[in-house]
Amino acid sequence: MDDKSISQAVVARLPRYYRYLGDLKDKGVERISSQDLSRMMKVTASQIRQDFNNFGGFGQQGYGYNVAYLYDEIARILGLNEKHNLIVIGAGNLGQALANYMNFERRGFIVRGIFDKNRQLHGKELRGIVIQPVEQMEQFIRENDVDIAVLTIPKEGAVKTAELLVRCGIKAIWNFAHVDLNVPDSIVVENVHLSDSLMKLSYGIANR
Amino acid sequence: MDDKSISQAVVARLPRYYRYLGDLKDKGVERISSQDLSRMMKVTASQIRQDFNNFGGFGQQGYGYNVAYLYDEIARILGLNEKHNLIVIGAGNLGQALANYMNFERRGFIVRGIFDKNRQLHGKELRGIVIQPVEQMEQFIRENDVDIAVLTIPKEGAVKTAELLVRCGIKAIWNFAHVDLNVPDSIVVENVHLSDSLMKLSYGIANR
DNA sequence: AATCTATTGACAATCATTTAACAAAGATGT
DNA sequence: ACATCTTTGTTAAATGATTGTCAATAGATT
Repeated sequence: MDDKSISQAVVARLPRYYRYLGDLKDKGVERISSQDLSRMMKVTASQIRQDFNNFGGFGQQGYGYNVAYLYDEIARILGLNEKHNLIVIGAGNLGQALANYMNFERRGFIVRGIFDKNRQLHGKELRGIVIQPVEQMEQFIRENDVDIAVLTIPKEGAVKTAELLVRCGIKAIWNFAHVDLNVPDSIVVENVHLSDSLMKLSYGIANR
Repeated sequence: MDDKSISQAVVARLPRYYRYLGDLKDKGVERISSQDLSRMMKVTASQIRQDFNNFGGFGQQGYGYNVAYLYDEIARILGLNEKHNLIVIGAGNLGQALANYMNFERRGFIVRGIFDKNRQLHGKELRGIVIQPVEQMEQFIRENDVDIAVLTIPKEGAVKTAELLVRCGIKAIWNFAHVDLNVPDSIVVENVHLSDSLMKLSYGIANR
């Protein structure tokens, strides 16, 4: 059903569709055609139909797509019906910001623990979650069914930490460290390289 | 010279090249062949050569690429030789984290101001920079030659704020709000949709 | 100095993605 | 109930990106 041959480009567009469909749903819109959606999102209607069809026929000729149904289907495709336990590794500015950000929890991503090697942070609480020493991380992952690790530590330790996480049986790493991790293909890695993003922006300014 | 017809895919790869070349340079490596780099980066040598050739012949047959030279060239292409003044709009967790993050300054991105509408934050200092009311933003942009705005506010206000920024003559927006901005094509927008990224990760777990 | 080796830059071939076109299916209006 | 309109799903065409190939060139070796 969810064929493995879905291209990355398509998957990368799904969250945006999901966002627009959520907005439509909130506005009480019941149905939407690929053409109307294409105007809103500034992509071609053809691409929208092609994208949705990768996962089966969600629409109906002469009618369009049912907003609520399509919204739920995309959630299901994205795996948002599942709950995930996650830990944040690195309680610096970014780590704390992410741990504090409640909205992820609404989508089923629940922060279970925060770890840092800096002793001065140990015991500090964020939303009731205590910052723990990294030494306790391994045991914590195994005991708390942790799927996802959010890696917000400096690049120096990131590769080794990722390897440790793999040994602990983590499924996915959300990597904010400025380095490429070296993990088996079976581990899902989603990189957020903020400095890369800023450089792209810089390129944009230089080459307008 | 820097042809406008460089594809987004190529530009998106440049920061990664830059990162690897920086590491090589730090290690004292003088030259590198596309083949060696291809093994390190796990991309094809052909792609590396093709990518670099978009910007002119940086290499030499039988020798490879000079690391220091190529590093500088990529920096120039990315516009990293230019300094940019930026402001952070929204002093929540993420805004404060970004404003505190020193590493961007090393690349010439200098935080000049932080703005928030929450009165309780006004006057608070981050690295010597005072959080100001958004009402003062417009004047501040004009008086301080601000190029880039980092938008870390909730999505509700983001579109309007972006439009205001355009009227103030901002060149680029680094957008962390979960919404698509509506600005002229001449304005550079680099989106960092963290929730989209997390959904992609979720898809990865669901469809391994 | 001549030969060999490494490696680029350019081009061609392949592969992937996007867009266009249209028949088929269903909704809508009379 | 019929005709008309809308809009999908699908196939084909066009465009774009990646990879493979190889002649040309420069460094390295003898």
